[in-house]
Amino acid sequence: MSSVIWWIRRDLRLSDNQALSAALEQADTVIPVFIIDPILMASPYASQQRVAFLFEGLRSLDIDLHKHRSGLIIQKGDPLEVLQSLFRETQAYRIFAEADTSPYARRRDEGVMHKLPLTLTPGVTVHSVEKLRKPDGTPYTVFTPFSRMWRSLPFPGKPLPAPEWLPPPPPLPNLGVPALPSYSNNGTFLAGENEAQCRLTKFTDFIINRYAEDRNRMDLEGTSGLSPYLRFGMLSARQAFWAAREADALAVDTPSHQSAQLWLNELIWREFYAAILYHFPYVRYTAFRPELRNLPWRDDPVGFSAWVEGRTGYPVVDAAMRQLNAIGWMHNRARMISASFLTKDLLIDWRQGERYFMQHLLDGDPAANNGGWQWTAGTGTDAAPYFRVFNPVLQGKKFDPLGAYVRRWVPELSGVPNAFIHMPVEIPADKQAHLGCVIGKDYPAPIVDHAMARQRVLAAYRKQGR
DNA sequence: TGAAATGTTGGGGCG
DNA sequence: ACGCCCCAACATTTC
Repeated sequence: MSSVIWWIRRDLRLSDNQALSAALEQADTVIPVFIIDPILMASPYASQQRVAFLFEGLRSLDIDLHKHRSGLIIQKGDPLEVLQSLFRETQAYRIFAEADTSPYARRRDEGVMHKLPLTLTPGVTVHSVEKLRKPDGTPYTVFTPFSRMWRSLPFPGKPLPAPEWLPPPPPLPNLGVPALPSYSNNGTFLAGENEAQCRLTKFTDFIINRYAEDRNRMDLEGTSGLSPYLRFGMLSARQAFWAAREADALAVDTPSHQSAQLWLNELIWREFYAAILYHFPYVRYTAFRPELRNLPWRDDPVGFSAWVEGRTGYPVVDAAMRQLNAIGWMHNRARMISASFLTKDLLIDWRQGERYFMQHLLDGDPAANNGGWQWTAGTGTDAAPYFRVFNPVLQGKKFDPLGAYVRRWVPELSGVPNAFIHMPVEIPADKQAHLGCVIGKDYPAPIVDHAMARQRVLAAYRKQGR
């Protein structure tokens, strides 16, 4: 009777799990193990909210495993040491895990592979970030050609069904899922594979039909909301791909066709940034573009706190940050606006914003988050040109035209009429009290003048750039 | 996956 | 009828 270890990291699902399936083919007994890694828990990028979401996901996975007569073994410690002692206790002869190409995971897995037989399977991305290169062998650094190549590749295999049955693991020391009483995201994102599948179905049946029109609307539920699930593999990239593909096939010659293609593009952006971090790991520390490594970032703890706490005086920015703080997620349009405000209006180093987002996003992923911040700051691969400065008032009018997003997250503005919702500072002084919004008392005046800040940041970038 | 500044056009008011 | 001005509305250029 042979046994192997299924080492779970960011693949918290039973369906379409290539590591699990490979393990089942190779052995009579599969031991599902999650190792709580103190190094990851203590990282400056760690997030209470995300850890809680992870633990919820583990609880859900454990329940699903029990339905299959199995169960999750949770241990804590250095992954190599834990795996070595598991090897001794179980006579397992091999470990199966889903490959994770982020820098820490690669180092960790190389260390394990050096001492123990570890087989890595694909799954975090649809296509291998190592293999997807330009014809001359160098990595892509521009999105459009990357996406063209990505789309031209043969389709991945269809998602694997969840196994019917799993052999019960032997009795082992098991911490169980740690309790996290402080956790709350208002129930917005329930963790687990089942929830991920429900959301995927809801998205491909309904939301995707208006995705092209609504995906940038912060006041609507116009996006898939799947990012936290993709982050922890409660949904595989391949499952998402085939869902997009099937929605597309049903939608030929309808507006939904373009929608499915646009959503697929977002999945490709995710893989693009995974590839960038894989090929250029230094982007974690510094700008991808060397000429923009010495921008005169301002040291402004007061401004940073105002940004973090959502009291910049720009309603859309404040709504965005309060949404993040409340539910651990932010609309993508809001991410761009709030990142643009921090880097371009406050001229604060994008790395400070990157870290804060990592500390709060349920979907916080080093590759995608870094890519997004460097894109906005204009320092990254294929980034927004430096002169592309978002005007938070115009962005609000365009993508929250009724102000519903602002009113939802900035309740002190709930009495402000539409005409002023994105610029409450312009409410005539004698009307402010009547509307329940006295500027400087109920809601702050803008902490920085956008027109001035725009000139300031353009001058700073121009000086560095060419 | 911008926004502002600048340039052009054309309709309407008016002397 | 005509020229002139104003200024939306739209296009182009610039940052």
